[in-house]
Order: sequence, then structure tokens, then C-alpha cells
Amino acid sequence: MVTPLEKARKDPDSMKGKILKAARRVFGEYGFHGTTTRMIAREVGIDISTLYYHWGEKGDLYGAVILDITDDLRGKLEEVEKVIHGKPLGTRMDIAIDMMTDHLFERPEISNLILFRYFGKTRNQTGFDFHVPEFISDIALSMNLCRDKEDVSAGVMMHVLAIMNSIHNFISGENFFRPMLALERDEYILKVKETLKFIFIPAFSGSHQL
Amino acid sequence: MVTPLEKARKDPDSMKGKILKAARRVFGEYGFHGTTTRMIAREVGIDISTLYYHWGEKGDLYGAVILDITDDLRGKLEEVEKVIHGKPLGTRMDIAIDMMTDHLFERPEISNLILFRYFGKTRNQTGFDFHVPEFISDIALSMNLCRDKEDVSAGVMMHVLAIMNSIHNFISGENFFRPMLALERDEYILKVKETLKFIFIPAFSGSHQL
DNA sequence: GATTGTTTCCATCAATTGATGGAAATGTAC
DNA sequence: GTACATTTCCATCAATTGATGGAAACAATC
Repeated sequence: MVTPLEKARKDPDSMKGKILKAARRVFGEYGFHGTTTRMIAREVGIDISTLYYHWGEKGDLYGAVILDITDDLRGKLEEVEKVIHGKPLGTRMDIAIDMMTDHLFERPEISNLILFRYFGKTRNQTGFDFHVPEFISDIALSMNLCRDKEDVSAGVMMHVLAIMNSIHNFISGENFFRPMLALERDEYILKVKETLKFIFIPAFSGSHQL
Repeated sequence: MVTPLEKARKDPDSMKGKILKAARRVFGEYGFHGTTTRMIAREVGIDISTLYYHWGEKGDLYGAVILDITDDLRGKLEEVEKVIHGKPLGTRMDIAIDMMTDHLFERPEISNLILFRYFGKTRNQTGFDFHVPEFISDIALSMNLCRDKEDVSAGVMMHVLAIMNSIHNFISGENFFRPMLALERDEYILKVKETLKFIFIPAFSGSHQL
């Protein structure tokens, strides 16, 4: 069976695909409650009922968006893991930070939406499963911070969370931080990478390695 | 002239004060658009029009909340600075992390609201000034990462942002992260402090000091 | 206890929002 | 071209939301 989401991803130029893409952007900027279905429809240039025809109720579309960015992120993490596999930790982190920040700076909705879900409540709390623990464990394994994906200590999970969240923070906070720092986009991206490496590499390249 | 906000803070048991306190909580949980004036009124146990009588329109109340938490944070930072002044950097960071996390874990709305403003847009963008740059410079000075408060490099500002945001992340994300880590509240708080110190102290106690 | 000012609530508004029915438009198969 | 299915839009609904006018309740002053 083909879900609407798979359909939309297979053909991004279809109406379903265009709506999904617009919904990612708008939900990412304004959050669930800050977004109206009319805003998304206007973004696509269609009538609101066309949107409902393709995606059903607002919550379902939001759910599809969350699934979409989750899969996107998972895919990228797997790609990174392939590249860095076997290299020494410092190099691994260096490359991973570069690849992840580049990817996310081109898709800031991902960071936005993830942070929205971490830090805000939705009035009609529908429990979209985020698969966060799974992600975090994979990264911990990839960083060689644990031996077994099924058995990651809380401390290690939190180290990984700190890294991922820091990345998301700088991506998602660009609109706020960059004017404040008076940097051009390129400079900002560069400085973000520098900062992340400056902070995270020393902590993990000490005696803490397995 | 006494502003409504000053009045509300001077007497937290007054209606103005009770509404402000409730507004902090609810706005903190659901964000600006996720919060309705009725939700706040219900939280206080009053009619919606009583709320409007005291605070005027929703945006004004939100503005007061933002000012309130900003002042709160500024005050705490000053207090911390007094305690850590003159001590060596490692100790300074150790104490600062302890004090700030303790303070914020008791007032998670602060972290919530700050992150909301960093990462989300509000439909009717009213530019509440956040005084963020000022804060960040003060912290940079307190950490001895710069000589002059008026002349802090973008790189240093970003280091400070990374620290503050990491703290806010763990406070604000407690509802999401703690169940995932299967920790009691006390354990979680302890592990947050450990994690923050583990990550940030090594980066700054190297050769990077002034 | 009557007068006056303050605070609270009830009733209600207009605008917005999520959502739908049904007609028109568009495409597809024969 | 006709029959049929799919897609799009217009008109509209009910519920929610921000906001207000005005009456009641309460408090203070004399």
C-alpha cells in the first residue's frame, strides 16, 4: 500500500508534493498553532479546499511533515555514518559537523520543527512518535560512545542530545542570531561550524573514549 | 510612573500579579499562538474580561511576560557574576552552571519562552526587544572571553550563545527528554549539570583563554 | 447608608479558523 | 464526442478566538 506521504515524495511536482513542501516551510516557521491551513494554501497558490482534498485535516498534514523530516534526517545520518566510518574520532566529528550543518542550513525547517516538538506543547497533543531515542542511539554508536545500540547510558544519550541540539539551535536561530552578530550568511555558516568544533571536539577527544 | 508590570511584580498576590504568573506558565508551554486568553483566564480562575481589564490586549500581556522573564534572567546573571568573580575559569563555569540550571529548572517558562522567541516566528511580528546581545556580552566579560563589553567578537558571542542555549535546551526539553531517558527529576537535573560541565569546561579551559 | 470608584462577570461581537458539500473544470478511456 | 473519474474552486458552516459594553458585586469615603 502506498501512503499519501510516499506518493508526495515520489513526485515532488505533484500537488500533494507541492503542498507537503510548502507545509514544511510554513509549519517550520510558525509552528503548529501559528500556522493556518489558509497560509499553506496561499503559499502553494491554491484554494484551501484543494489542500483538504489531498491531505485531510490539518493534524494529518502536520503528521506527514513530521514523518517527512524525520526520514530526511535519518537518511542524512546514515549517509554521514558511511563517510566517517572507521576514521579517528576527531576526524569523524569534524566531517559529521560539516555535513550535517550544510544539509540543515539548506533545510532549516527540519531544525525548526524538531525544536518546536522538543520545547513546545501542542494543544491537542497527538502523539506523533519521533523516533528520537533510536536516532540518538545510532549517533552514539557511530561516535563510538557505546558498544551496543540497545544499551546506551543516559549520560551518553545526553552528550549526543547536546551536540544535535546545538546544531539545530544555530540553524534554527539564524534569523535571530545572524543580525545580532552582523554576519553575512556564508560567514555565519562558517562560524557555526567553527564554534561547534571548538566546543564539542575537545570534550570528546579527551580520555573519555571507549 | 509605575508600569503595570512593576505593579504586578511588587504585589504577586494581586490580580495583576496572578495573571502575569499564569501567563508566564501558559505562554511558556504553548507559545504565543498556542495560547488563548481564555486558557490563561481559566488558569487563574477568572473571567476572560477581567484579564483584559488588567492587561489590555493579548500582545501586551505577552510583552509584559517577555520583559518579566528578561529582567528575571538579568538579575540572576548579575547574582551569579557576584559569586564567581575573581575565581579561576573552571570554578567559575562550574558554579555558574550549577546556579543557572537550578534557577531555571524552577522556572522553566523562562527557557521555554526564550527558545520560542529564538526559533519561531509570531504572525504579527511585534518587535519586543530582547536585549540578548547585551546579556551575551556581559557573560562573555564575566567568563573573561573578552576585555571590553563593547567589543566582543562574533566568535566569542557564539561560544556564549552555545552555552546558554544548551542550558535552555535541557531545561525546556525536560518533558521530552526525561521520559526518553527514564530518569527521575533529581537524577535528570544532576545529569544535566554533569553533561554541561563535561562538554563546556574542556573547550574553554584549554589555551583559548585571554 | 448613600456616594463614588474599582473590580468582576455575563452576554455578545466580529473576525478567524478548521472543515465540508457541491458545482465547475480538467483530464482520461473508449 | 461521450462517459467517467479526478481535481479544483466557490460558498458556506460551526466553533473558536480576541475583544468590548454594561450590569452587577465589591470596596472605600464621608
